[in-house]
Amino acid sequence: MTADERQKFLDAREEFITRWGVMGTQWGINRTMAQVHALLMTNPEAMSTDEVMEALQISRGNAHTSLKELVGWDLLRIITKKGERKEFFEAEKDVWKIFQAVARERKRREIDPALQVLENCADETKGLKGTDVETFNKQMTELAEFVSLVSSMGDKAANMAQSRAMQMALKILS
Amino acid sequence: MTADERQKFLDAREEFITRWGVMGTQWGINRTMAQVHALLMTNPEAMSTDEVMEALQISRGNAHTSLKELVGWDLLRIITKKGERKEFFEAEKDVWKIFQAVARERKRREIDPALQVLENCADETKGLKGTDVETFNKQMTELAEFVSLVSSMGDKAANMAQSRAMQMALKILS
DNA sequence: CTAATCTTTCAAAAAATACTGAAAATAGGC
DNA sequence: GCCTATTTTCAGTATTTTTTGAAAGATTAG
Repeated sequence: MTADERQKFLDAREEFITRWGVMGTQWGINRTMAQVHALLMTNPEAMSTDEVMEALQISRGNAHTSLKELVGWDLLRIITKKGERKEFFEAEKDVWKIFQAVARERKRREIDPALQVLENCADETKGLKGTDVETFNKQMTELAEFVSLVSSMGDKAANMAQSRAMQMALKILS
Repeated sequence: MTADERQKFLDAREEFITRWGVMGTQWGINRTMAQVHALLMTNPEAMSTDEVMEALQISRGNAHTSLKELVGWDLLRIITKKGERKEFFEAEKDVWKIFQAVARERKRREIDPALQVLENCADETKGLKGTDVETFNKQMTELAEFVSLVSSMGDKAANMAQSRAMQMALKILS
């Protein structure tokens, strides 16, 4: 690989890290966390907190928080190397497993609480008379049913062992 | 309906609007916009800008921006009443259509640009040698393929005419 | 136990985002 | 044309979120 080719790679990787960060914010994920994820996902080796700080030019606190959060999402694993005292972080690279981890976490944090609100609102206004109450109750009921259906489809999809199974599903759907 | 029952309804509706707003921020949507959506989705009549301002206690500028943005997402329609000069806004209430609108918009704004970045990054580093470049290229390629697959599944799902079709799909998947 | 290394926390600062309100622009009626 | 009702914009302000960096807390080795 020529120096020129290497530069192309470094540029592409930096572009990816930057863009992944911006995307993260659009999906309600913090920019740094997304960048740390992008960095580790494209690194052949596990990295230490200090290496991440250096690579992304961020503070220790910020690096620490993002790394631990990603471990909590099951997107990173903690590795200890023999003879080394510090922790190293290694990213899950299998795209299917990444998808599963993200889906699991979003369901737990967002879908499930939303469903509770919807079901509760539907319940509180069940059987009451009046145009506005009925509009409200109908909407809550339908949203609850729909979210529940989508959520359960998500579960099924996430439990497929292989991304290949999804290609099959795609075929069925078309 | 007793005064007590009516209060229960008003409380439930307010709870829904508040919670939908918080949920919105978690999904990368602005709180006010989500609240305006919640308000109109549960209102039997179309509402004017002033009515929305009054109901949510927000400024004209804020109300205006949120309403127009929601129109851009196809989640609200503009209505004009005869004899009235101002615009009224009416929400799409069909949950399936709401889902389609959101999916369409997110795909356009987030998935498609992401896919471009991934494909471009994969392209720029195709065929280069070295552990790190190869790790990077492999990851970009796999992510691009995966995102493309999911996106295409989303398309198919969104094009189903009825939510009933999804229940069928769910059955197939289980 | 002590010292060295590494991890975690968190108050304060910085940055990003959202909101207000008033002024400017637009559209309708006469 | 002018007047009025309504919509749109946007600079300034307020709020929320993120980041820093230093101090406190752990953990391991000797």
